[in-house]
Amino acid sequence: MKMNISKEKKVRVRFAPSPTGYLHVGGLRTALYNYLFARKHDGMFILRIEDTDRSRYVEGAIENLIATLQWAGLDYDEGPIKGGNYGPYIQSERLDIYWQHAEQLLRAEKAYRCFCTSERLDEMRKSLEKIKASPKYDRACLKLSQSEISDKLKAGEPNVIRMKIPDSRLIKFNDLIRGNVEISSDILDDQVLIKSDGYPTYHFANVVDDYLMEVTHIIRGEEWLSSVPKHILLYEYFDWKVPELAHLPLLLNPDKSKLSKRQGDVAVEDFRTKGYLKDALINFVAFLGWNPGTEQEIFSLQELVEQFSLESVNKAGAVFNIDKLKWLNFEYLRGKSDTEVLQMLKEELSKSKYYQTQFDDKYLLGVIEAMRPRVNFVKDFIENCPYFFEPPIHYDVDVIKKRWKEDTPQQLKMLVEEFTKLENPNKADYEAALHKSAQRLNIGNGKLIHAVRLAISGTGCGPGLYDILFLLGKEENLKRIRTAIDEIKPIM
RNA sequence: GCCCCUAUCGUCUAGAGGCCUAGGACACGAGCUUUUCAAGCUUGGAACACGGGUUCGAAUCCCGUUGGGGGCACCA
Repeated sequence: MKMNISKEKKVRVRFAPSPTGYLHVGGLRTALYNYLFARKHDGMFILRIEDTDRSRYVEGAIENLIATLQWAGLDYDEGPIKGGNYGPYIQSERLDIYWQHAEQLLRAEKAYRCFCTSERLDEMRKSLEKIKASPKYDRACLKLSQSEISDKLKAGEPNVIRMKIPDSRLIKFNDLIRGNVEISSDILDDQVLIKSDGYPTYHFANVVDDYLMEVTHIIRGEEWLSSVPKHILLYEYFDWKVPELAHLPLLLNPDKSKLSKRQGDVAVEDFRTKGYLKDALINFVAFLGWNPGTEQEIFSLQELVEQFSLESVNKAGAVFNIDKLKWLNFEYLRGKSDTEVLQMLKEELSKSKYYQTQFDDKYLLGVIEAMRPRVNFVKDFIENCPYFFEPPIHYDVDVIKKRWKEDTPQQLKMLVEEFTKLENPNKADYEAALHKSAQRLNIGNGKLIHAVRLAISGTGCGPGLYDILFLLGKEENLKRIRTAIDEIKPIM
């Protein structure tokens, strides 16, 4: 009787980016799903750097990647810098390991040396394309004799190591998201395992590392789905167990092509600098291809951990819909306390052109209170209402046309008189003074309200007028109104 | 060209044969509120790609078509 006593193995997953410059939002989602899965199952989340393409290496990319992951709150358990029992976690530091395994395959005749030049390969593919055949390697070097090989090796001829792909094998596997998939080995090329520069290809390094690092679940993008058969064959050649597989749906541009830089921001850093909150980005990206099946939209990272399951990940690609991200950012910003927003605003101010100006906390808190429903981003506090930080530089032409008439300056002079009489006015005092002026002028309140708004803010929109007046303070108000009276000329 | 994956409102999605007159969110329209702009509240329009089966019954299962995406490198 077969006993099923094998204890459930501890979950180990990895995020394995290549350091080509920045973290792509698609990468962020892959990392997130791995992270959620690991945390949910009390497993380990590994960061592995796949830097086997030396031509694409970008200086500082690894540090950048780690910093971005950290910003997003996706801390890893094992990986570069942090270390772990399965290191090194940077593939370029594991070359001897790959070679050891490549030689093992060579000895077992599961792989062979190939001396073909890239020129020959190009030509071969072109001619195959002409007759509309699959552009597969013709295995010319498989026919090389042992002595031919050693001669070429001795002569120092550049070469690669290719894996042998068996003929007509139907390779079946189960994907946690996609179910059963079958692919014939006939369409597979004799994949290069070790490149002529001695570095492994993705396919080889990936399989070797996932085994050695005891990865239990491979969670990655759908672009890898069609190379799974190659990997399965490699696992077979080594007599290793294939990890569980989960291929995530792709993130798409609005035109449904694979999400790309051309059509907008894709780097996590871009979103960060644009002022998106990490919680909003994480929440948003989590919902691209997954949702809990309830009507809840706002999820903390912890809630995501609790709710997440690979089984409920969608199969079809998801369009990256920036509008919803903005809305989420608004929601998250609204969820922050005044003191939290104050800190963020102060930081933003220190980076703005007002970095030399001192604003006291009480004042800024007032601005925050007034502007909260009107901003999606912290920097909107500055960009949408610069009049809280400096007098209007110019006055909105459309508003002048609509709200500033011939008799407006005269009317405002009356208002200035009323305002001047006020002592330590609060909002209601301003309101009362304005009403009184309007009454004495025998005009509607609106006339004055709109004109004053223009005079003190330069625009026609924003928080309630009395809120602005109160925040700015009497002296500033009077100064601005007087300036406006002198400067604004009605437009007919 | 070949192979693989995929298909519900414009977008993200709920839906595991009867709970579907297809639900929610974003976006959009209207109204309320209002000194403006927002926010908020109310409300409206908006989808099961198509064709065959299976079944008493199909958005849900099967087959095909069409559309979309991905892959086919000494890139990952």
